Amino acid sequence: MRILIIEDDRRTSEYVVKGLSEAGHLAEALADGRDALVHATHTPYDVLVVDRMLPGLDGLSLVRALRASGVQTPAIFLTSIGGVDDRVDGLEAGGDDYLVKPFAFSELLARVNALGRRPAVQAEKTVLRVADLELDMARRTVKRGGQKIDLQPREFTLLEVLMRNEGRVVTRTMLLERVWDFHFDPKTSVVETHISRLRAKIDKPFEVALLHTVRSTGYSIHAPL
Amino acid sequence: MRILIIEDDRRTSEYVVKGLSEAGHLAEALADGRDALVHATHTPYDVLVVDRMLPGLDGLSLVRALRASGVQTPAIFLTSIGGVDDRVDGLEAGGDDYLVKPFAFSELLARVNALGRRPAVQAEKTVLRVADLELDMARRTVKRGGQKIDLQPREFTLLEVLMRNEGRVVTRTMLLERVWDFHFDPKTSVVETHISRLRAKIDKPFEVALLHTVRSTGYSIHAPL
DNA sequence: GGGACCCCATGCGTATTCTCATCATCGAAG
DNA sequence: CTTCGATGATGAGAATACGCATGGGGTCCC
Repeated sequence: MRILIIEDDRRTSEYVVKGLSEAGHLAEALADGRDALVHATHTPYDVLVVDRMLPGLDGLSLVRALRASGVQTPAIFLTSIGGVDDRVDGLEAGGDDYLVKPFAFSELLARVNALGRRPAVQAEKTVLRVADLELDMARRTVKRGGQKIDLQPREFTLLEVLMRNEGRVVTRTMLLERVWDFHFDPKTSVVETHISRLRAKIDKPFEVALLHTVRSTGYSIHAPL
Repeated sequence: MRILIIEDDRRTSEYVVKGLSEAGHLAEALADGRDALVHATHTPYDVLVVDRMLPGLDGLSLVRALRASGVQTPAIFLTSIGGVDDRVDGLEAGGDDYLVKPFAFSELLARVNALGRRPAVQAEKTVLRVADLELDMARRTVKRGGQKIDLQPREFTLLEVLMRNEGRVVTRTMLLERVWDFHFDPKTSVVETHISRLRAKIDKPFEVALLHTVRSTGYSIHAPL
């Protein structure tokens, strides 16, 4: 299992990396919150172990930022801040578990394993679903109400990004970045064009629309109401 | 958060301004180093994003000059010069962070948020609340007492600015700047018009009003009492 | 060389915003 | 308490910006 430890205390992080490695996992450590944000976004880890107090970007904000950008990797907070409210904050920020220092390594291992197993659920999550629309990452297929729909690659990625952010508005800028890997505004209507084509396939032939435009901002996909 | 981008490549700067604005910040751009020196000295920005290669005055000298004159505004260098030594130069000149082009917008956003003294939390927090009125930035939705309310984009931004300043009076000038990006008085009643419309939606249908007029000054939103 | 796919330019229809004129309200002064 | 000037509210129409659809041409790959 691939695990990222974000912890600025060198001793702790080495200890944890060593322990997890011995248990057969692939563990890496980072000390800075901002670096971690980048890595965790671009690399498919199975579990994150996050210290709350970090240089660069604190752990809470880190996890919040990850969740906000659609990264669902399970995260365990590992910290000396252990009050009830702190736990609540941690979980509300999108953490999955909370372990207070000092901790027993065996307990950390157990929890990491437990969380890592969950991706079994997430691994099946190659299928994204919004209302009666489903997108199968593995098969690269899309269906709506059992009806198979053919999408072109761009359209597929576009839909994927939208579905991963169900309910949230995805701005044009975000789309350009995630779907096109453009880091500037092309000043043309690429996005609109593809949205239009996508719509024609996933919404037009059906009763209710799932893909909504949010004028002056972007688009959002979500079940009716 | 108030952010100044100093970048001579038009495309990049427009892109960054747009992205940051979408993320709820107040972003402005300048292309010339000398202009930037003047502005950054006289205006209280929260973060500066500085290209290294600039006409007028290069980025390194710009930041050095600012620091020399006592301006402590955090600065992120944004540039294609990315060697280790260059990073060191940047940080020694008084920069706080260093991002190499091409860059992912989401990373820039994360770093900008991290640098802004009020850490990421503010930008990542997607739900603003005042009494029973809530505004969800990510979903672009507004509810009062569980009741969904449809707002037009302008109205939405207007409400957002007001809610971010809960309890404080927001002057007309501030509204013109943050909502309309007007840096002068349009001599018309744009603000009043939109306040009126906003009121009709968020206050009129309910018992108590949250949005209050402060005569001859501006408006303020806050819970009753 | 042919096909699939993707990007761009264009024109159109409409949602949204602005302007302007009028009306209401407020507060100070008489 | 009334009046008057200043300030704010409101509604309707005009102006605008925005998003949508569509076809053509370019490019890449088979």
